[in-house]
Amino acid sequence: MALGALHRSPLVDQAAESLREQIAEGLWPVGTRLPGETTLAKTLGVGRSTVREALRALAGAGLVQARQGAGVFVIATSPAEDWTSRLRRAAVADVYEVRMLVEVQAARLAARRRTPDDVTALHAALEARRAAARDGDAAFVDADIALHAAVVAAAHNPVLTDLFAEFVPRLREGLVALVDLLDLRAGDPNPGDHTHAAFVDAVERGDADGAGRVLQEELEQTLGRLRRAG
Amino acid sequence: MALGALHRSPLVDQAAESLREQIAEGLWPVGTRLPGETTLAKTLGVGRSTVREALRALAGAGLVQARQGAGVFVIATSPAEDWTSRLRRAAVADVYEVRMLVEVQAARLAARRRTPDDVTALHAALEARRAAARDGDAAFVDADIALHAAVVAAAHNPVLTDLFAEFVPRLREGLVALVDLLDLRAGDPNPGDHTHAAFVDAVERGDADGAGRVLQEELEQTLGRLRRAG
DNA sequence: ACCTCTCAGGTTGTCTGAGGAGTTGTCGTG
DNA sequence: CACGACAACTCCTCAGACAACCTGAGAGGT
Repeated sequence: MALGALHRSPLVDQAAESLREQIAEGLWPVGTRLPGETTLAKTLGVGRSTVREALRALAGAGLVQARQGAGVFVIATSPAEDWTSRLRRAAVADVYEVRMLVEVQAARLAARRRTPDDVTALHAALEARRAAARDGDAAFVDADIALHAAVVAAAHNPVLTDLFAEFVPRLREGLVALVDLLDLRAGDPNPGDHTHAAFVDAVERGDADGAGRVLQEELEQTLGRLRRAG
Repeated sequence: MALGALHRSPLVDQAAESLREQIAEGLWPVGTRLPGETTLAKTLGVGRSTVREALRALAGAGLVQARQGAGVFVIATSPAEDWTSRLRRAAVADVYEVRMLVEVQAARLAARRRTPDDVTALHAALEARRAAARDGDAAFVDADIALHAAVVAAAHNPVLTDLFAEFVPRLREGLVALVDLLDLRAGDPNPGDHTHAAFVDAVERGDADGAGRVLQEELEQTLGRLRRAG
């Protein structure tokens, strides 16, 4: 359960996830036949067509293979999936927590390594975030993420930059839903402006501890909201 | 559509393949909505259930995403590229640095969240690392990584655990090469035993700051060696 | 003119029932 | 023992019905 976190997940996804876990746990090793559709339907407590669609999803992911007349066979226990779709399945709060861990440390690095160009880019991103205060939630979230991406870029580690980029789609999705759900911008259309400015300032001064602290406080607040919303 | 022509493969697979090709050709760019299931059923000449299963297969592969009441949306035109292969192209020092950032924060989380089972696993991993001191470099590196993986697992965040697992192959490769190159185990076959023990102890005591500090010092030392060796 | 609310139409989600097509193991016969 | 018929399973496909949900247009009030 708790698949979508912010929205109820369809039975098909729950069934697919349940089967995926049981396969990952080794309940049905590679090469073995899964129970029949009608059996699985009774076991999982859903209709037969739902089971079929769940099995199709697993087949699309390369986990199982159906042979007409014979049955459905396990062809891989490890998802062998790409990281982006793994993130899509994970709870938003878990993704956000990891993002927080990564970015807080990235900010400390950025405070030590930022170049004059980085500082210029940071100020531009901060201004863009302010300008986006007039726009819709999605545009504001985009501007916010762009600022954080600029910080990560200032750490000058290509692996770190790519890693953060992987998180962006899922983060964007979750944050837009959160802002909309809690109506975060009802009172202030530009929430967090002060902390973000202080944060950019700390990076510019080369204050690693300060930048990490301010960012952690800011992100932990949002993480708490995500946890309560989920 | 010439779907009925070759009846070798099931209709579902043919329909999924047909849709996959049209998506790859750019007929429906990323973000656009696919025609409705009933429409697709008529154009493809199959029943609605068949279309649904074909769409599920594409969803399992991460190409489309269905939203109840709204439609089925394209989220990728081709299966996303592999993150592991990207890590393989990156410099070992960059990968190791990111690993350090992630794991230091993971250790702080672990100190707050570790269960009695986690503590047991940590002690077992520490003992296994000591036992591996008698073995070859590769086996010792494996035991070392296993201990660090146990710490990350104690943070109880599935995304974090998976993320660390992504790093393991590249880390292992780089560390084995480093140990061999610098002959790190020439004097002491069990280097870092004292710091690792202190580190496990800090996690057990719930000392987040201490665990983070000890781990960071340990990892930074190796990172420095990697930078000089590279 | 603007905003809010309601509602109808369209969309995916889920279940049921029915029959078709293929595979596999059993059993009787030679 | 060899072999063919057969029954019992399996997945495949379709049709229909209803529920849950989203979206945009229009009514109504401010």
